[in-house]
Amino acid sequence: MSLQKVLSQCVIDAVKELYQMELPSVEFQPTRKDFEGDITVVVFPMLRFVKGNPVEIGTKIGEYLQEHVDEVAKFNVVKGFLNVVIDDQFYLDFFDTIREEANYGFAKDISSDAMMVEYSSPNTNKPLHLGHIRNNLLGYAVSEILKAAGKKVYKTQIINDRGIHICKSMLAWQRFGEGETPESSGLKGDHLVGKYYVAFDKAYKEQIAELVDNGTAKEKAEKEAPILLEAQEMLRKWEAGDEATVSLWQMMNGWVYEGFDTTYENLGVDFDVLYYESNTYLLGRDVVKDGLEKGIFFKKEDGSVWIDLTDEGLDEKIVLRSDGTAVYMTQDIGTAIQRVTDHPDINGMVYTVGNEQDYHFKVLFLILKKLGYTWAQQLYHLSYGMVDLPSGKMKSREGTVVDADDLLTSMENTAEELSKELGKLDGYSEEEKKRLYRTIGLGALKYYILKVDPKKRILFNPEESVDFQGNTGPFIQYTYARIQSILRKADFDLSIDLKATFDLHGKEKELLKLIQLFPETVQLAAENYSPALIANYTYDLVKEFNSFYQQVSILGESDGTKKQFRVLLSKKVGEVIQSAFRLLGIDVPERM
RNA sequence: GGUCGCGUAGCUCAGCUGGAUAGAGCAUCUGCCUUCUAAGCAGACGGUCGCAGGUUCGAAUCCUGCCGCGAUCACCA
Repeated sequence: MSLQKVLSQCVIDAVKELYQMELPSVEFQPTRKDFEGDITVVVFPMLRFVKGNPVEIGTKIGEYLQEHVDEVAKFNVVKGFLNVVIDDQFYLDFFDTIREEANYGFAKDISSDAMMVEYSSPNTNKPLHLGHIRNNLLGYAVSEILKAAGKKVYKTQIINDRGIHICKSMLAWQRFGEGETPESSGLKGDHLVGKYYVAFDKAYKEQIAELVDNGTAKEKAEKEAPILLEAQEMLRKWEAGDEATVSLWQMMNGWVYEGFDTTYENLGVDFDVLYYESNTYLLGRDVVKDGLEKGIFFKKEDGSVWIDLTDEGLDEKIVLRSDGTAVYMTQDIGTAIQRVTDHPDINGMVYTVGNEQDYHFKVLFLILKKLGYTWAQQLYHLSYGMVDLPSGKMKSREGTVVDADDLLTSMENTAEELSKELGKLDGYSEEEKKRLYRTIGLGALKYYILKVDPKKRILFNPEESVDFQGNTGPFIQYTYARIQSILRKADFDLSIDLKATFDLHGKEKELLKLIQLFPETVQLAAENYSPALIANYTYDLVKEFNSFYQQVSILGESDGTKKQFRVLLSKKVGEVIQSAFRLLGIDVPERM
């Protein structure tokens, strides 16, 4: 039983005995730094049941606790706050139970219910940019956190590999490419294709300008530019299965996938299942027809099919066009059902998609619920804010994007420069150094993005580099490396008996309290789908450790038992840092 | 205009299921490397928690209204 539960029951008993009242619950909070104590009972809420002076009530309860609970060493009362000091031995006992535990904080049993987490889901007509990076990091981290909390997780993405935008780069390549390939140009495949997407846009704009010069209205010109009509024709051919078009499509998509694979690998994310829109874009229509018969949808005079969500405070939404073809929503309905068919143990899904699609997912989830799928109770839109630049939104076509590959490289370069400046890597081979720069550079970027609440938008200024000091990934990595350095030197026996009574240093106690919080932090992060909670927890832990490290000598301690305990404690802190960072997809270095 | 989200120190962010004097980092300034890695530690400076009401013993946190920023409201994806 947890300490809080024991105390809670005991406070209830105390009030029953002292005031003959039955409290429904007891409110606790960690004791603030400025007061002595480890856990605080808030007396104010009791005043509704027990009339009297809060200080007096608090004191009475404190006396009762001290008498009845072994772990309560002493207490003090400030206003309506009963600060309880917990005995050192309680924390030592706690540490004793987890000192050998591998993967401390992670669930031991995996649930039979699975969650599917979708993230990334790029278009195959251009390279990934910083927005995708946020998406990927969030989706990957949330997947890892759910796993740590005991869920089975399928990581997936739906690759938007078809449509007019794909045809645009295909057409431009056909027109202007002169047979250029990734091999012939030395360009990464996704960048090569992206180049032609931009080329299309340029040619398109030129044609519009020309038409407008010749007296065509701008709107009309935008619809009738020959190159656009050709792209639309190409899409029709693709849909009809035209061999030449399909093979061009396959070749260019192949280039893109190769490029994406490299970026994903560099970023350290992966997927268990892939879905391609070219396979799923026709799904959903049958479901809509069924739903129409059941009266969930209705048909308008022109033959289009809609759902009425006005009861839910939304409006009417189309699910089938009047010509019977699917819209985006239809596909998403069909794809969701397909996924559960493919993986029958799925009992919920997480969609990592920007907040510009909040409305879409609200509607999608409602429709799936109305269709009566049990797993529809567990759908979550992991909605995140856009990554904007000081100049505003990133736009691929206008080249105002922060390219993912470029950014990763520049983070590594910064890490390299800083490392060289500090010059602590004597004895490392070039290869080891290279790997370390990557670890640090990636750590800085990932932490920078993940520590922010997902729903907030991020303003990224390329002029100001991502920090490597303070509340950053490298700071936490550095602390880990420091701990490893101690462990390398501590080549003595570590099998001490923690029952041997000794006084804890205040910093040691604080660290133990934080370590104790890790498991519930993992659960909380899973419940809230929030890697930021893990990041903030890790920062608190590391900050506390560095303060301990500065104030208390570890290897220099003369008392053998204490010295061994401090090494063990440091080791555990290192393990928690590593575990927490694993959830964020960040590696930790042995040295830096 | 309707709906949703955000607004906390000069900047970037915690805190938001109500609790003590609102916390960090960056920046600025002070100290600390003959002792376990100074990407560190200790400290100073810095706040009408967007504004105004309300609920409460108690509000950054909950409710209402307003202001600002963003998104969204297509037979686009």
